Amino acid sequence: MIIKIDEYSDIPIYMQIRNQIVMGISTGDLKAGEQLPTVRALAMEMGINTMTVSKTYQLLKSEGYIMTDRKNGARVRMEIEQSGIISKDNKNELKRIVSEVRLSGVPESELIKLVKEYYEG
Amino acid sequence: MIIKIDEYSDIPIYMQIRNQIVMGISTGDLKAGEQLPTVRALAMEMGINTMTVSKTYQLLKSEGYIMTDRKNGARVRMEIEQSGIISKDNKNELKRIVSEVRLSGVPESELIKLVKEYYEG
Amino acid sequence: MIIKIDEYSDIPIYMQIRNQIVMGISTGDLKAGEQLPTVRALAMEMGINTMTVSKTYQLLKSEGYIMTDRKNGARVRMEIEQSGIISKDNKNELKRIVSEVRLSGVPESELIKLVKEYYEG
Amino acid sequence: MIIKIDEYSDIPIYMQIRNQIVMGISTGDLKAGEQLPTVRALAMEMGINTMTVSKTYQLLKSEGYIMTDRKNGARVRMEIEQSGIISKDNKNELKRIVSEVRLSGVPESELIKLVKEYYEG
DNA sequence: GTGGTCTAGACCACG
DNA sequence: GTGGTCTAGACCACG
Repeated sequence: MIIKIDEYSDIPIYMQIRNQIVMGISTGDLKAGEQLPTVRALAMEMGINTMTVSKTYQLLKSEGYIMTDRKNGARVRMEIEQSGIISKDNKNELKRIVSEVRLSGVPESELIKLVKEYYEG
Repeated sequence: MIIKIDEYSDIPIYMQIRNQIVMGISTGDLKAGEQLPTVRALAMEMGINTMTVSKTYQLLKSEGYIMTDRKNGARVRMEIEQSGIISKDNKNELKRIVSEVRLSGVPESELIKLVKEYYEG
Repeated sequence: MIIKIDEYSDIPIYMQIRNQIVMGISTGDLKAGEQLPTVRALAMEMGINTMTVSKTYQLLKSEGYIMTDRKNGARVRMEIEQSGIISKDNKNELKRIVSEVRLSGVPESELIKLVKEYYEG
Repeated sequence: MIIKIDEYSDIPIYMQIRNQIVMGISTGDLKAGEQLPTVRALAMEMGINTMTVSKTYQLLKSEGYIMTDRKNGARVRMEIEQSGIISKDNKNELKRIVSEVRLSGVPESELIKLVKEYYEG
């Protein structure tokens, strides 16, 4: 899986990487149990500091998406715990996006289509 | 319209206000042409710095949601320009949310239902 | 509240500080809504790096014990969410301690007394 | 006695094994004088490095829980020395746990019940 | 070799 | 002034 950083984005680097890994897991680009690059390898590859990658891995770990051990590095968790609910933050953010999309004149059907594409794809 | 700040949120205050005004316009709580409180009035009401509200209004203006003039203060624009497209940032953010929701085990139908609820109103 | 670091401890500095703040909140040494020292002030006072303190505050924030904002610094949360349960990790750790205490020949009554003292104190 | 490693735990493997053996001795799953598996046998059984098991046994020996000799391998000590006190580290850790449990809204009675269960059982 | 921790120092957005 | 992010570099325990 290729991870790309947008250096002009307002989203911090460690969060951009986190988001792309979460999306990779969701789409299946990253399989359950799959090895992630080592902290050092990913830092080198992206031209960033190891601390930044380390922060990403610790966040993903605390969120239950990955596990780390000193022997094998980081891996996607075999069974990610499913809360079954949409978090308050994600609901708020979704509402904001839908509002903006609606005001942009994009029809509901097109938005739904995109959501389905992301969900199924 | 009532604007509420979540002091536990990581989203900056000026952005929280901006988001709620945009959502207000989208839902119709704020009508086209409707007068917004003055910067000082809103700041006073919310117990925050006038600079913060000012930042919100400048952002909303630059985004084309409101217009300001010295005589009438700030008003919701009569005709908000409709790009007809979903911005790249909103697409990325939507994809992130959908990925997380999916990994949480929430069924697609439930997500779609929420999107429709937000879109319709 | 005085925070003391044991430099010979195996527990990382950021975790020692975190633990002492949590214990301070529990005992009432730190009141709900009370201001914590700024990241810089605490770092200076303890003779450690600001990054280390920052890590502590972010952990406490993610655990729901404190809140931070750029204007006011960090504060103990007014209402800490109560799960009502003992976490798996704490149960395991408690079991380990009780086992060791028991093997040391300490009577159950003495252990219970200490637990009560910590709980009520 | 069955020893299980939690690969998601932050506790090092050698320590997880150590803890389970100590708990086994405390509950009586491991009797005084009872033979432990050889380092190689246990390592093989658990699919881990012999060095890791070796570290566990050396720790247990230094703590006075087991004894080793070339002839008989490792055995649970007949008479484990009883300090009669709770170590400073265990007190600190216990206080931390009680603090967190208390802040979680778990009643004292429930905590005491659990401690008794672990002590007696 | 791996992730985890820490330092010294810097710059940034927010308010 | 505040917390948040990031770098370059270092050392450590675990396995």
